[in-house]
Amino acid sequence: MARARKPLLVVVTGPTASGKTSLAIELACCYGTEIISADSRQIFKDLPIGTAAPSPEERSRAFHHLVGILDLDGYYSAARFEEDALGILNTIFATRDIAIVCGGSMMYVDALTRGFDDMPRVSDATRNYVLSLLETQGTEAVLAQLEIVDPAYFAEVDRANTRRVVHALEISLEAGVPYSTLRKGQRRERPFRTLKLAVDWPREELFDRINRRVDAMIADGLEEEARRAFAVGDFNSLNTVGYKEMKAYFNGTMDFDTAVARIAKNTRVYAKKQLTWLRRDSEIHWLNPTSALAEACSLIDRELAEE
RNA sequence: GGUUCCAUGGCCGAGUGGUUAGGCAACGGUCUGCAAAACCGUGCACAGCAGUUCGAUUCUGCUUGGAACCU
Repeated sequence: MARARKPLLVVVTGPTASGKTSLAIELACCYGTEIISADSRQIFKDLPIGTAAPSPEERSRAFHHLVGILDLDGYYSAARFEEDALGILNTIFATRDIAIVCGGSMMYVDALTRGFDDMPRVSDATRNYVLSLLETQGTEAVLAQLEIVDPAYFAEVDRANTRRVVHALEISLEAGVPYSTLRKGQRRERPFRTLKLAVDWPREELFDRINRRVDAMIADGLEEEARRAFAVGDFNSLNTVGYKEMKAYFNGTMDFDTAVARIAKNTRVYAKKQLTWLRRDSEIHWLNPTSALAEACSLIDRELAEE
């Protein structure tokens, strides 16, 4: 009895359009707690339609953290999410023994539940140096330098994936030690237990839900939302399904109907990538769509009952 | 009835007498600071039949199915 039971973090995840938001809200209401969004796009302001962010009504039913708090040109990352979410959880767990994370940004979920290794924040100077190296001398030059600085990682990276190569070089230069030596990949000890849930839709049905949701987004004014967003600037936050297709339409490189069809298609592709990620996560409890809430509650109750 | 043209994998779309077009979709995968990102892997398709040829998706003929035009 000396050891207090750890609080419980319920992670409501799953592919896009699988009903995470409503399930999370039901659970938050049932258990009287708050929701932390693990969604790399809902965190931005001014994108509620295209990111299917919780509506004001939904947000009045359960408090949502990390939704609509960042300007479109703001920088965010999985590491920041880890930090922010841990801080918020600390507050929630001060008065409750259960909290909910809801979102389909899988790397965010992993960052929070498993933890990232400590790495230096890349300075502007380093970032600009690597960027200019890439722009003036190409990927080859970046690879060549990575090979010198971190031969071990050079040997294992996907060299075609410029983004990761650049990142590895940035970190190595910033830290003064090879990136690979910082990548321990060790799971962090957390002050809470984790229960991961996802609704297991047959793919056909999921795709159907996606198609219908895209139509609804268009009806709700996605075009205008996108127009306003791009008027502010073309930021990474808008390199997102729903917005990049609208951009092509605005540019005149794609007609409206094609753009809409592409949004649906790319959303399906996105859902598949999420499923690929989810498939290898053995901790996930897959819920039957017709009884998801009841199954979730019974899993949670069981967890809460355990010492 | 006649003349001409076309016929490529789910779709689009190049091409060649003998090595893989490519794109999109589909399916599978990678994933430790932009992740709704970025990247990787998987399809021996050439309408059917016969012929020419060492060899035909590529040449010839016929058949079938389209398209256009003419009487």
